[in-house]
Amino acid sequence: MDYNFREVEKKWRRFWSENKTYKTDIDRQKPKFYVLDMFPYPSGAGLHVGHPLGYIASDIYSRFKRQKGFNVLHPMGYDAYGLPAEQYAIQTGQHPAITTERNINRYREQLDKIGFSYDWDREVRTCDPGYYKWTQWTFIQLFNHYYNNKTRKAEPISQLVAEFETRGNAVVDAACDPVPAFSAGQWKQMSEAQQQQVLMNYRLAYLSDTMVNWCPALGTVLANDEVKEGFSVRGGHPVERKKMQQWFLRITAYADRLLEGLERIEWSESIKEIQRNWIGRSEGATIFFGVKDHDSKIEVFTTRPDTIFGATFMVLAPEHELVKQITTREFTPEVEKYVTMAGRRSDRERMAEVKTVSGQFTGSYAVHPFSGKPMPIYIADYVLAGYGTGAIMAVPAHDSRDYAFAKHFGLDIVEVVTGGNIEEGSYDAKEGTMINSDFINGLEVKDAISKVIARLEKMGIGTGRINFRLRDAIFSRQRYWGEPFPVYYKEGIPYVLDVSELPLELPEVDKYLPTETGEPPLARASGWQTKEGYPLERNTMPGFAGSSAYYIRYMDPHNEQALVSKDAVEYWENVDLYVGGAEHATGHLIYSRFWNKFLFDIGLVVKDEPFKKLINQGMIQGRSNFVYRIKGTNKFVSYNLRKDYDITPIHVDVNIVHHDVLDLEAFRKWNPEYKNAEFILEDGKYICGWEIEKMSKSFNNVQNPDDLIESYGADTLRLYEMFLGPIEQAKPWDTNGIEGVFRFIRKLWRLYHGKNNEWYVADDPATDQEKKVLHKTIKKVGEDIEKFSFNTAVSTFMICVNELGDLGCNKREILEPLAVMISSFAPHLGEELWHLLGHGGSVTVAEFPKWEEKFVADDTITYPVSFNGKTRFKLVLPADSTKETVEAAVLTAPEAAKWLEGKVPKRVIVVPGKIVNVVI
RNA sequence: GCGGAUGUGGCGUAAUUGGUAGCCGCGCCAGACUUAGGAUCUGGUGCCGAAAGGCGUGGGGGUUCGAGUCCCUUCAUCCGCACCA
Repeated sequence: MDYNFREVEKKWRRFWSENKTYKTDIDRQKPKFYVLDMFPYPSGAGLHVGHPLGYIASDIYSRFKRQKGFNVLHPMGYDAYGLPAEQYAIQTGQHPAITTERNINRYREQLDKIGFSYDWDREVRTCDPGYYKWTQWTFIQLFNHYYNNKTRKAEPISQLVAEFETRGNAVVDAACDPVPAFSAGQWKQMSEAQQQQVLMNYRLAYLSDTMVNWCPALGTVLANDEVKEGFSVRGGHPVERKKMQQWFLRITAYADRLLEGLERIEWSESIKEIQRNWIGRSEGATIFFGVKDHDSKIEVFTTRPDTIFGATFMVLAPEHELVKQITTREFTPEVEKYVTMAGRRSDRERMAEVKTVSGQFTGSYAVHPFSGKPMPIYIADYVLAGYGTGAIMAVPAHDSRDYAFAKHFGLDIVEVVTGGNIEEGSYDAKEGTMINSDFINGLEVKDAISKVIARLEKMGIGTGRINFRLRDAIFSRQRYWGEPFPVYYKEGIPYVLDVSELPLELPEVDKYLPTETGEPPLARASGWQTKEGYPLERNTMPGFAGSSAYYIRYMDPHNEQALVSKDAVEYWENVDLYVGGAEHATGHLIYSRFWNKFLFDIGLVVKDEPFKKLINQGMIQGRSNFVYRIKGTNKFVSYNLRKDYDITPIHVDVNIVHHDVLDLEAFRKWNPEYKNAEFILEDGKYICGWEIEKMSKSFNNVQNPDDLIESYGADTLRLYEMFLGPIEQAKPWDTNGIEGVFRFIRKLWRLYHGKNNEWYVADDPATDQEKKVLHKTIKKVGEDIEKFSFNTAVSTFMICVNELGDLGCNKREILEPLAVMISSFAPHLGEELWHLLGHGGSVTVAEFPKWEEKFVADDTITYPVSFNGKTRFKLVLPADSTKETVEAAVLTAPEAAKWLEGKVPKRVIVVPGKIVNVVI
């Protein structure tokens, strides 16, 4: 008889569900701890073994924290809107809600089997009107707020209007699009439409007509983080630039706070660095250059105002608005040709041609602000319209791109910073002394920068400025399966619905495709208008809308009066531990921080950073197996014999391979093509080759948790996933090792049970040796969990069980605390043992045992003794030996004579408790 | 090109943070039990060597009584960003 995991696991899953063991409420007697898993999108394929890795880690941590006396919030829900369900709807006509519901049920079934401690009463789904009511509510708040740069926070638009009414916009310092100055009087004279148009430049959610990422295959625009190298992240379809009117979120208003906040959160350095790069802060100056024979001025942004005397020409982006104005008649045809060519090229092509230099002279000249020298103005697509001002002053001596351009077009190169050799290439470093630079000659770069900025400001032709790479987030999607905007249009002007009208529910449509005229799918909904008959917005919100504040909703998921109650948010505050993949670094993890900061500004949440600590679980890679078919035959040769044949490696389903030995019968059945396959074996076996690849259906290397749970149980799966290696590291999944963990579980069970599986635990007092094993384990396991080192914790349990097994320990005094500790990792087994030990209730509320120094300490120490750094023998000495006694004992030890060779040691290093090194 | 991370047995990994390199598990080898073994148990297992011993943490160099750990340099792999002025 043996441990019956199937029965035991089923029993406790039912117990937990019936007793609502994991239900969590506010409890001011206990400190709170909020552990969150990243919001899953329930895909049709279900979970493979890689998905639950982070969930298991966070579950262990949650259970551990509960046993340590914390009130732990550990919820789960679904990011239920999304493209796959909608693409499926387009193909089959099945409503995405049905697909989504089915996928959620499948997910839930799989999650339940793993034994997670989620409080399912708090489940949320982004597609549930009770949930997205608050997504829409937040959008209304964003629409009704602007960002005040003076107070560095969001403030109501009504305050801005009051300001306009008394003083116009002159003294307003807001994050906004360029707005011409107006007085209070001018404001009052504006029509409603004009006023709304002005306000749109200030709103944190605003409608704007700009270049967007358009993905024709998906029929929608995409945010910057949803595009990678010119292709959509989801689906890999080409993306083009297109001018469209779309909703945006003014995330750029928060750029500096998003950057600054990174200093105060415990995230991996790599994710923080990715976010810093994405935000892309650069310090420099904007400078206005006059244009010869023109009134217009060209504004440039530069991080190197110190090099201004090295600026010998100007470059505008082909899309720059001044291009038409300043191009001379003579150069118009050439310039137009270049603009058309540049415009036609996709981002993809543009990126592929980074190395080639191209550009076109406009015929006009700018005037150097200090020297008055003429500077030819070019257009070139190495200058991006979307960054800075879309124009640069080119300093070929100190910028490699300008250098290449100048060489290509034969333009002047003037060295202004010492340290390089401009014959060979540009010198881009910010180190050196200024030369050829008039009033800054002899200064170091840093001082030159501030002196030039001061002079520019005095002359009124420039100013110090901080520029960000971060762009406002495109918030409209031309799709069906998303949150409707709470927006209607009156005479073409957008207005938001009153909060009392929320939720604005997603309407039914006949098809999930755009209309024949190219309108988004919501245009198909009949009666898509307000009670008064005003048309409603036809776009829907993007995926990140619903996932940006879900962690707040978990605190108070059923509240119909507010996104979250004051009570709940003041108790739970924010997420203490967030576990999830690193792929959300520039998407979700930055949007949520922005969203949370806004909600903080309006007083809804109490912490300005949503996720205190972030752990990124590494990817689980697949381990593929191969068979080797001899070309042109149906004959397969075993791995080590393959060299002698001309072969094609073929992926074989890893589920019919055990320890790299192919199950021949299963292989023949696996695919009709191989029904009559023949084999060349080695030692009577067919050995497969293997390789580490992505876990994917197409490689036949997918392992799903259900099969493993069926054969080994959920506790074994949980332990094995943790045992695999450090949580943050990418590692291959190799099912071969799971049996070791399975053995451990049964070994542990046998400590509590006799040969015939009878209960065996005795109340006899434990020996010192047994206590030592236990207390060492308590100490190490506790420390390991605190530092998320779950793999070493599992290995510590194994050592403990091995040692207790050797000691033949069956004492309650030892085995009861062990059952409590193991219950975080193997909750079913832990719960069963806890009850067998005679306890009622649940082991989840048992107290995590405490270790005592007196049991852990050794009274002797085994000193490794080395000679010249090489360990030669070991010497057991009392733990309290002094340096002198240790040294004496070492030198008189019989083994020492051989290594001393009669010489007197030059030096003897004794590190008490650690090591002895004798230098000869 | 820039930035980040990682390189330790046949494999996944560990190492008290500068102090016995290889814990734990897989695999492999040997043995026990067994009608059988892809079950269970026991022992062994870094490499070379019969042994004594030598070598050994991607490579090279350095600091130190002592380096997987610190410094310099180099190579490889993975990830992120990429004409960002």
